[in-house]
Amino acid sequence: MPYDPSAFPPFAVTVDLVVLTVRKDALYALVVRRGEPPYQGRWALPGGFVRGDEGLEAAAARELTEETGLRSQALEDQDAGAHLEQLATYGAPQRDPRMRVVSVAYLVLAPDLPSPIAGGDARSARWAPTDTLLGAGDGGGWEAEQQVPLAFDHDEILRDGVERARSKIEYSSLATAFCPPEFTVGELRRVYEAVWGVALDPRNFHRKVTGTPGFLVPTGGTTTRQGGRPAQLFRAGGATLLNPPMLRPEV
Amino acid sequence: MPYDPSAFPPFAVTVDLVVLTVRKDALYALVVRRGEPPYQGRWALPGGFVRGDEGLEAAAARELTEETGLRSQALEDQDAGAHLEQLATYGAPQRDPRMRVVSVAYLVLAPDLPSPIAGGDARSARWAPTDTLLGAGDGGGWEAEQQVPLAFDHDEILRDGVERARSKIEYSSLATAFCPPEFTVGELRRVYEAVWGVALDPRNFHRKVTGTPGFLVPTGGTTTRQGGRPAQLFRAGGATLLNPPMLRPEV
DNA sequence: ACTGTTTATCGTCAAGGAGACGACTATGAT
DNA sequence: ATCATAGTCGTCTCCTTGACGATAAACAGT
Repeated sequence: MPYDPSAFPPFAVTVDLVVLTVRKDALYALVVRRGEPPYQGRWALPGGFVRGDEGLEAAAARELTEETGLRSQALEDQDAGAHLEQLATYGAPQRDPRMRVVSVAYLVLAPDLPSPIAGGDARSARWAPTDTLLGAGDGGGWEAEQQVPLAFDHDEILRDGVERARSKIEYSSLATAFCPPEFTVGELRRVYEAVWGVALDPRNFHRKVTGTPGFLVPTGGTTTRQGGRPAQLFRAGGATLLNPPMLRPEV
Repeated sequence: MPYDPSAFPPFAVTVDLVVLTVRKDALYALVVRRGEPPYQGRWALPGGFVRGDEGLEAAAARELTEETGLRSQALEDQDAGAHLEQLATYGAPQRDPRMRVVSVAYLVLAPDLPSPIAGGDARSARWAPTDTLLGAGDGGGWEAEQQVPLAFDHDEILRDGVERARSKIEYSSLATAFCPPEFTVGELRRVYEAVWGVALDPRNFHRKVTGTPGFLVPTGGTTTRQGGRPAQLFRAGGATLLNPPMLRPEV
């Protein structure tokens, strides 16, 4: 071992957040505008330094609350709590031109927030459709509204976060994290449709989710907030894994 | 933001490896004996510091080669290459008593190695069954051979790595990473049985894997190295995702 | 050479899940 | 009253899976 561990090089460690929500039948991500170099004026994922005495998930939860006012479900109880999980860690040597930074990315799935952003230092934060951010409109160029890549390697992180969300709602009950505490089968279906970008048969979807034990528990109430015939309201059940999983239609 | 980013606290960043292989119909992990405090004399996962100009995956691949002589498939070609992927990052404030260390764990799936350990500074490395390491023999106590927990939080990391392997072979073709370049259906089945710890029906398994397009490609050869009737040899096909997935039998 | 053992491979059958889609229900809007 | 919208229940067919019988091709021992 020709390397001296006592002379380990110092790193800065940050957390970056991929905060996703579903609104207007599309998947949106939270981005903030950078006020200083590098990438000044560009959009970036929210995030910040991990403090010296702070765990990684605690740092992510703190940043989440600072930026959105949301609390993560891990620490608080369910009430409007968002799902928070570690996504991956990014540490290419030159990803930040100022210094060596390793960033631990976290994925947050949140219900559509009443107030756009309720947080503290979120003066220049906004929700943006992930399609637009990632330039997935057509094969090559960016969307009509001039779209520049996110700062740093945040495009890659966002892509990974979206991909994680897409695959995870297949085999877990996580889609309910995008819904308010009480929701209808139709609202849950629109979550799947927005995240996957496909249309699902309402009848088969209804049969599937109501037939999976532990996925949904009826609250007894109904609502007509989506129009049409009143729909039963449900809460998320105790089950976290869906077996058998929801099947994502072929491309 | 009452926190001064310019005064970010310095972290040490390491990589730790969960190297798994299947031998003797069981899942084994690579562990090394620590030669110095803390946890002197205890078994630990192999790993080391990330160098100042080195990417995270590059550091993991370097440690892997140093410890086992294996090369990761990401960098080299297939030949005896092992699968390497990022697992998760662990950064509890007190996980290393000496200083603040954030460790990026990587998962390696390797075929059974001819030579136990071929690496460099691996004087005190060995393969150990994951069951024994994690004390999963009975409900509470440790195995007969006195078994102490791994150093640091490596028990948790190993548990997460095993869990990742167990779930990932369900929906991906990763089980082939445990096999030599050419293998039989029966050998692949024994991988699944060892990783999941269950018995699978040979006939249904054969139908499933040979019926999934792109999973296996016949090489034309046969072998009797497992005894019995000669079995067809296969290589891993191009498919990485299994759709529909392999179903893990209920508990 | 024959027999038993082991592993591989093919085939059959019934049960259950999923896609396609018809039909009916209960609201609000015009 | 009529229409549009959403929700809910059923039916039918196809495919996958689990259980398991049967055959094939090697080796070991007698």
